[in-house]
Amino acid sequence: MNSRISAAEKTALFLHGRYGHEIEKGIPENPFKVLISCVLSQRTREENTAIASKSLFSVASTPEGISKIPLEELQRLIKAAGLAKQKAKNILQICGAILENGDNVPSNREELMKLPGVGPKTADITLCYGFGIPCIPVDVHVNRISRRIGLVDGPVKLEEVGGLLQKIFGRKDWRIVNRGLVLFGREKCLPRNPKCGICELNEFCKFGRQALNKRA
DNA sequence: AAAACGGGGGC
DNA sequence: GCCCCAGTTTT
Repeated sequence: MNSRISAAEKTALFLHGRYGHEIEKGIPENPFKVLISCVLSQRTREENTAIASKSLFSVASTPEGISKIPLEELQRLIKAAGLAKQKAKNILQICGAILENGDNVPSNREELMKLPGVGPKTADITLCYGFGIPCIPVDVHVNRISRRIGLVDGPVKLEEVGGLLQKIFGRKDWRIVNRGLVLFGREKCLPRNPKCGICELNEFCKFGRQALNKRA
């Protein structure tokens, strides 16, 4: 039995138990809303993302509807999310591209990343939450947590971490793994001062054991 | 590889 | 005041 698999099992069980219920409430109901919400969320706290997306979707929530909103009006609607000027421009172009595509959001990574303001994370999140396609979007938090626990080790490039995690986690609910890792990172596995002392994973987490030993 | 975009909230 | 935020694009 590989110890990394064991750590992954424990991690997955914890994520499902602790954060599984979260998946039922906060996810937009269609791929388009997932995509737009994700663009709004870039470099932005969730609370502000929620304010901006609510503000926008209360006016329009389809590619056709949003593409009719003037640029300056759109900027005003989403300003709570920050980077509003660029995001508004991107959203209008994204809506235009979707309309050209028969009113369909692209359902593969390559096509998604051709859209302005859509990089690897936004594309993967759209695939995972919008289309239910198995993939693990990797941001700095997921990367940090995976390395601390020891799920990922050595000179693995950021782009390779997602695929590696998929293998390690096996047939789990990707949405819960994704969401759980992010929430866990925000609550306990913080970048600077992680709360290893009260962390449920500290006994088998490399970083956690080290931190606790240092304290004792 | 590093800077730039960016307003808002916590400390 | 300073730091950070489910990143992406440009230099």
